[in-house]
Amino acid sequence: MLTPERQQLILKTVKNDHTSKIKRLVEVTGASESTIRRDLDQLEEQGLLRRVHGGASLRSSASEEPTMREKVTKFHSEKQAIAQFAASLVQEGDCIFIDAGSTTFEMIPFLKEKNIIVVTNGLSHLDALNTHQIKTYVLGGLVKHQTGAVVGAGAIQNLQQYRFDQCFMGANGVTLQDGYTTPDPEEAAIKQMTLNLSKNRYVLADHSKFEKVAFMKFSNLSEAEIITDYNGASIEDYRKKTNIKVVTT
Amino acid sequence: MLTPERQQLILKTVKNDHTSKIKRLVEVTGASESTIRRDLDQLEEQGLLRRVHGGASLRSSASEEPTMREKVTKFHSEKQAIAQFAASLVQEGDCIFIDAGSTTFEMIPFLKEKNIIVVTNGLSHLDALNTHQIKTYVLGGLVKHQTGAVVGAGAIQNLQQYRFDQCFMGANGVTLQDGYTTPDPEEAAIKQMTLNLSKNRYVLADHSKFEKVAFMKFSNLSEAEIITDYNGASIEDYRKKTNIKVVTT
DNA sequence: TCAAAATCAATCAAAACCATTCATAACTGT
DNA sequence: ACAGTTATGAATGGTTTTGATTGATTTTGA
Repeated sequence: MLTPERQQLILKTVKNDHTSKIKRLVEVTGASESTIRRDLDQLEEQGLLRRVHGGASLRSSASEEPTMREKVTKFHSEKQAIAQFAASLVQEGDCIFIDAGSTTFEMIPFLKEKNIIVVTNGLSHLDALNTHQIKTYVLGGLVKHQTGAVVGAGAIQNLQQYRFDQCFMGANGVTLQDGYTTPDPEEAAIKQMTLNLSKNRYVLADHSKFEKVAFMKFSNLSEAEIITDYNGASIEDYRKKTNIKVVTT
Repeated sequence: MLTPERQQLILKTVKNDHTSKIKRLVEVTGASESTIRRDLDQLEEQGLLRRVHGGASLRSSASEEPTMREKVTKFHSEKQAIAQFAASLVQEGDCIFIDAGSTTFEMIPFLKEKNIIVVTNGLSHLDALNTHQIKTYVLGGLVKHQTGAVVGAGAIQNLQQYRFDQCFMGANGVTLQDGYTTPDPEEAAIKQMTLNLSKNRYVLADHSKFEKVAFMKFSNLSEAEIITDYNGASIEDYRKKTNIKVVTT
């Protein structure tokens, strides 16, 4: 396999996985570890991805939402633990909604081979859902290219056709006073509507989201249960408002 | 084999493979390694391809990489020519539908920076539409992972919200008797409905699709105009049924 | 915190690949 | 036919890429 072809394959794999280990890239390309490392060096130099210890991850571009950078690189293992617990709540035969966002994305590998139906507005989830053979419906509507989410009035309308056993939402801010918040008004509208259509409602939020407020509130705390790795002092105050599952990494 | 003929063959091979090893080009052309190297030097000087260690690859303008899909498609240059003409029909301000499929995919680069709205059921189109900054709506519905298309009853219903100035459809078979055909019944339903909602209707079909019949008919010949590179004897019979634009590569 | 495990950067020899040269073969125009 | 030009293929020695190894560094888990 020639160098550019191999590097393309690496890029594609990393995009699909959001973050790939060296070992996986070795398997995918058939090249040696040394070669992969050299490729990653070059690709990083070109600004096409970002190296992290153990592999490579997507490079967050300036146009992405401010928190996306930290999301991808910083709290990966925490998010995985959160996502794993969330996925364990999904029963055979369930119809669930998975919100766009990096924490919810991490759920997908843990849903492998479950006999469920997933509805999502996160376009970047689709490849992974495909890889894991999960029956998927995508929400229709305007594509917000920056975040890879589907939004807009059409999406809201489309959404109302569905009813969910469970929904798993992301949030950029969680506080006692303002509940769950997110920067984008259109995405907030989607989240709001989704909560209305779901029997069991979960918000996945790592510790960095607590005591932060983003622009748009999409729900009160009591409307959904929280899955988080946050275990600060104030967690007991939150428990008075809603159910909280604290996972440990 | 004459030099220009050989160089054309090299170009064609590289385009088809996306990247070719010297060894492969030696096999394909029957020339010696030295000759291939000299050809590659010249072709690179003309800017027609890019030399890489071990062979040659397409000249990618500053990482125009995103889809590996191009690599596997047959008749790539023919499809590009068809797509280029199709894209030239799109006017500023148009709302158009682009069908899932490899030929229609090729239209996207040619739509760059046009002020239009695109609706599509082809999930693999989305990345490219994003790259080229085109305002995009995605159809909602069941994701058919195999082909990366959105299908199903929900999609049909979702589709009816839209009206299109133009639609550009793919087809797996085109015959005088059975019109346009495609293997998948659900995709056929989408195509049918889309044609009903569009003012101007085009089917993009390379020469390999002619005189072939697939499982599901989705329209009569007269319902859409054809854009193709096919210029066989029977083309005149087709002209009696509908408008046909024959492009040359 | 420390020790074990995993990952990394640096190095080096082998393999693959490349540019150059040169002799031969095939064209070209006279 | 003949001299001059061009294209070709083989041989050469130099260069780049590659994969394994090593010891340093980072992460992980207790």
